[in-house]
Amino acid sequence: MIEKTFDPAAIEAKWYPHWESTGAFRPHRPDAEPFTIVIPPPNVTGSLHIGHALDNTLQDILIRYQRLCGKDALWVVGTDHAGIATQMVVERLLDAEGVKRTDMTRAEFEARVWKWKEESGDTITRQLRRLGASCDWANERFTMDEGFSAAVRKVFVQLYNEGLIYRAKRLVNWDPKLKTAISDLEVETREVAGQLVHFRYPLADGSGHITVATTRPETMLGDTGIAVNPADARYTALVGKMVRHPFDGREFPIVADDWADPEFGSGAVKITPAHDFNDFEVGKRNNLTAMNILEADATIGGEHSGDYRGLTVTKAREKIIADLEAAGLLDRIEDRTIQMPYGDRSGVVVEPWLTDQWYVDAAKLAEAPMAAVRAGETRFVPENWSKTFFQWMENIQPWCISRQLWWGHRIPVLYGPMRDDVSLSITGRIYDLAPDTDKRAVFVGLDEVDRLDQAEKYYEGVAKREDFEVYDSWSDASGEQVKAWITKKKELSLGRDSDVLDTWFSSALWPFATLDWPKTNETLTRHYPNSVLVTGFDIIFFWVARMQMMGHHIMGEAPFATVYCHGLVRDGKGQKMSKSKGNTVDPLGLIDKYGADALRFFMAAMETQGRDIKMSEPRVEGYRNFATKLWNAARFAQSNGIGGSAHLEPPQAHETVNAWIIAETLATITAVELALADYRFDAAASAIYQFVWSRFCDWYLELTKPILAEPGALADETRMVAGWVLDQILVILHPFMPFITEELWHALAPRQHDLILAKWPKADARALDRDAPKAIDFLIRLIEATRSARNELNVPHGASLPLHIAEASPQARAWLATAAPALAKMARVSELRFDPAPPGGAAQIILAEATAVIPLEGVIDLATERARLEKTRDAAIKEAATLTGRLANEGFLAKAKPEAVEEAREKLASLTAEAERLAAALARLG
RNA sequence: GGGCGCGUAGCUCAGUGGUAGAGCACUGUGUUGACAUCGCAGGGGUCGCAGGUUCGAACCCUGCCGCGCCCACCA
Repeated sequence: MIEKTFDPAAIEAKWYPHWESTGAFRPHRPDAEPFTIVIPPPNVTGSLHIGHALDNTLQDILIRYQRLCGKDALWVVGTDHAGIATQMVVERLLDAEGVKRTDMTRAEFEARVWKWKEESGDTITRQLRRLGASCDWANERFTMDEGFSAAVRKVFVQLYNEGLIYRAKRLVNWDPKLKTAISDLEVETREVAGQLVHFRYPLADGSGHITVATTRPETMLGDTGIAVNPADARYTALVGKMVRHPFDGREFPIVADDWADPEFGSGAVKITPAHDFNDFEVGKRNNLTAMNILEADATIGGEHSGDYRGLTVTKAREKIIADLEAAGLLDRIEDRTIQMPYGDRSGVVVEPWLTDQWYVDAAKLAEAPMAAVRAGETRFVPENWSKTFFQWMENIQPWCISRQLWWGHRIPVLYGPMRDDVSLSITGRIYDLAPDTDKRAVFVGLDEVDRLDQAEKYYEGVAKREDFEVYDSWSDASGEQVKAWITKKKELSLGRDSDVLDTWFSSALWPFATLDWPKTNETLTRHYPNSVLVTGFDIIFFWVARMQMMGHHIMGEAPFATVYCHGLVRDGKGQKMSKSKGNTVDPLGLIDKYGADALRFFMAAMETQGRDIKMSEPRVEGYRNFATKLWNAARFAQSNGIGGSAHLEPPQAHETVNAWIIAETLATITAVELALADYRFDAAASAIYQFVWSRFCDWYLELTKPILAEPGALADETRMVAGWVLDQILVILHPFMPFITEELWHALAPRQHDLILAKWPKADARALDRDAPKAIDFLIRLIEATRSARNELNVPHGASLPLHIAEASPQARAWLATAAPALAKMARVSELRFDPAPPGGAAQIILAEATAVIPLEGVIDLATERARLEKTRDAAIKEAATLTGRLANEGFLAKAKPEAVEEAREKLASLTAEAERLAAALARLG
């Protein structure tokens, strides 16, 4: 027996472990068409937030749907090591213990992170299970597991050998809190209140001053030039002259460069090549030196820091301004809003800083993905996201992939000194660092042995293999060993690159590295390319585009055919959710309260393309109510001997109402299929919701109650049909609400298999009874009109009254022939009579096809009834008038689609009939 | 500065060329044995504004107003 109350928690706890342990998430279907989704790997540090709930619900709907359709459905799952995020989390834990990362060796720290991962890394995967995500857990991956790491190294080596990865000394975005370079994408520009400081540089020859303006006065310590526009007549005479730095006496030139905007400030701009991206370019063009004045923590440092050494940027700025003023060089200060770069993780001001970093030639790798999107081989849904994609890809900058962190994929590179006497002819290549850096030999290898082999060959006769091995692990060691090794390092200067790769470098390989690449096995060939990627639009640049680059380049094919981008889940007011604002909603709390099915259905129903989702708890509650409704319908079915259906095909139906619900069911199945084919999750959810509640429960179950009450062939047929319909509901609803549907599937009948592995229904199963929909539609309209009349005329709710069919078309008469029991049940009709009502006051129910009358002599308020009929009549007349007008319009008749004209004619005829009946009814009222 | 999107019932949103829809909220009503996490009935919108195209516009085009997001080196 189905329990009286629907308890989501109980059935969730029951079915998920059952599915997982029976291998239902990954049925063995070697002959079926593959369908593949790779999960956007959540950060291993993470816990399930509302965005995950959306993203993974959508993926699970697609996977469960395709699995029901018989595909070899694979949902690859795993987590991302999330370099910066994880390192920050573990550092925070250490901090609580009073330990700093730098108190430990790198190896100790890495061990600590791994330990943390073992202990807490499965939080999010447990939470995904609570959502009902039917991932292939048996093959769960981690971006730093052994196979994945090998894949990362292999890609690095390949790209390096192709010249698509290189090292360069450039300005990078330096995060002084995390003390690492970050990529352009990890920088967010914020508008802050700032100042524009105008001050004067004295000319070296004492002939005057030149005024410059800057929002970063402290960078004047690193100024090595002043630029003016070559077309700016005011400064022509000054170009080539030198200015003297007021604090350290250095002299540097005034140069002509187009970058200087004559309209801005004084038209002269100070140039700090080492701390500003524009100035760096200006400096290169004009041979200005780049002078570093910052330390890694963004305090002032370097040779020319003078009295400012050790000051923070803010303090240095204050002191510089004061000192300029004291020297009489300060011109003026204006307040203004300025754009400042901030690190998206650390939240501190990012400083442009000159360092050696590794880069990927992104522009080159972007070509193939762009071509694929242009050719339609890769499709964004909704389509407009391809514009965002192109906008970025067409202007893409080199991707800085090295990070000065301890947690991540170590860059697979060993450095050593160049040998003048040996030319390098092995895999490792020599490269030239920037001119001010020493040349070094670089050994890039798939693994340590590979790199050491290269080094051993290169240094043949100079050093022994054992030395290399020691040096390779140099930065992992501590204490006494270090001392010993440092000595040897001096002898050979062989060292391992201490940086790690950007986390997104490894996640870019996710679509194939999770499928065991570089091994080529059946899993890889069957499931690459993936079918569809489901993700938030906010990581199109970070992740989607990079997967496309790597997929095309490494695998020679786009990683997925379709990219479905969903919106963000916002709070009820439309604000972006964030921990700092305190407006986050915990999906697990919602699951506890309303069940996973309700939360999932909410996500699907609200997922309209191209729009963010506003969180609405009442709505989640509403979908819990929907689940309860279905639960109760199933209980009703069960108590009436309605069980499951043995067949996929609908049963034979003689009874009109049965034929009708079969047609409605098939129409709904088709609607769901079409919606899902277009990724219209909202339309699919809405089609099922409307069908279950407004068609099946409100009408079919009610209309068939009288039939079920009379034992016989019709009751048997109805039980068959109801059982079949209910089964189809469970199947098509299963992707959206997996738990309740699986529970009811088993509760309603003994089954050969679980619902998760059932077969999706066929919507085009057979020819349908075309008249049934019209008949039931008429019956529904009659019942609604009768109820409405009774309500508006304040007929006591319990009163059972006769209904006279005073006039009716032959068809309507036929439809009504067997309708008496339904009318009795649903409209409180005591007796259905095909005759005029006896004279006297009565409620008149008017449809286009019939006039029905409820005698209400002595009860009815004639004025109310007249008003009611007049209102309906006026509406009909008004609408008929517009239709008449349209049909009188020659343009409409000549140019409109024939169907539209025909439809208008039919409607007008129907409305005219109704209006006439209403007029007659009013005449009878007197 | 460039790009994208949104503005439809009190709220949250569908509808993308042929008489305006859903859920919630609201009003009235109902314990007829599936369901009060419910049933029945009802009120409520000049579809941001102004032009244009069209036989016909919430829907297509143009402009404007308001809101949001992304990208971008004006010191």
